[in-house]
Amino acid sequence: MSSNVSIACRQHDHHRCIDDALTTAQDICKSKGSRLTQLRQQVLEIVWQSHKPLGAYSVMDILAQQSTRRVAPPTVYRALDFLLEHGLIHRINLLNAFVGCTHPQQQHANNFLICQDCGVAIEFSTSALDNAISSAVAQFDFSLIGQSVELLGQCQQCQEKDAGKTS
Amino acid sequence: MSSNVSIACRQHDHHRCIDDALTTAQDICKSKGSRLTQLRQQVLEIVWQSHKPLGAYSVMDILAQQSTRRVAPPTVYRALDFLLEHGLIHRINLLNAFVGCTHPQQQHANNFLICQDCGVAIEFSTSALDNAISSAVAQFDFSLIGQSVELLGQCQQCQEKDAGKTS
DNA sequence: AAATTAGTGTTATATGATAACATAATGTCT
DNA sequence: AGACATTATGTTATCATATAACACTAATTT
Repeated sequence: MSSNVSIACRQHDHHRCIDDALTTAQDICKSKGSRLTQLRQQVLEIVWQSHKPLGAYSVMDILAQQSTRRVAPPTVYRALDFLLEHGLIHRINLLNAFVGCTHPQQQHANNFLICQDCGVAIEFSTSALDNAISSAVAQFDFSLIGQSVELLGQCQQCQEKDAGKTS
Repeated sequence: MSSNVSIACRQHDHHRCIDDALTTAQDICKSKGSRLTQLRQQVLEIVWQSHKPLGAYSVMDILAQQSTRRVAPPTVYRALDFLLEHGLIHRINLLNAFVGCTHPQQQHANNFLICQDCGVAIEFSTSALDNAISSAVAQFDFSLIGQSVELLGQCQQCQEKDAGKTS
């Protein structure tokens, strides 16, 4: 049982990740009556270029390369805001960066493992964590609106690489 | 048992909070052989002015008011970095802001309840949460270095106020 | 077609953080 | 004490992230 390890850290057919994300995004927007415009879709694709959170200004640069038109910050932020509101991407506060949501259909918590070495952010969700949060919140008579769990460390692959160096 | 509610949200003798924080800070620095200089202590006091996270530039403004000398960003950030390294304050990523640590002596997790209304950040720690995080991390063969749990919502006091308005 | 709404473009600026180098204060050793 | 090393702070410039305000365009509704 060596590998519960997220595919995000491993070799995989990333085009499928992107395709899935786009298809799902289209479905979600259709069902909500929202418009996934060309710009928004383009930004979503850029964020989905990898599993590494991307800063808004990096998105902007890539966008500028792809098209001839000039792109200013508000343009990018508005697209990112739209994608955030529709649960298609997440914001990683620790990095001021954005990453595609791996299961936007389901009610998703905002829990991430972030590798300091390779930069990959792995979205996860466990009932134990949900329960622990619910009961902590209840203990303080707090009313929960949003949550952000960001665990910083080293992913399995990067640990292996490091082990390889020293041995 | 109406009140497990943190004192941070309630009326309390805040001078004691500040005094405790300063005394503890002095102890910790002494035991580590670090220098709690006037500037660092001053910044710590400012961060401890309330239980609401304070931005670096706000700290800077207050600092400038208090003394006659001019204060530039690096000065403030260096002091904040020192305090962070010694576990005397925490950084709230969600707000790009800093708040005093309520129990710097103990091994502390970085878990906060943050009230959207009044701005108070309540530091907490439960074994259920620790365990849930440990096992999630283990599940992905991840090696944990740091954690940031930020729960956004409404504190008990602010809920009461809101209830009062409508009824 | 006119009116309304939603989306994007554009300019300027607010806010948060750091790099690089200069100076001052403190600690250590003889 | 005086010379040296180390640590802390001052100073200037700049980078990075994010938003406000207003103009224009495209889509939708009536």
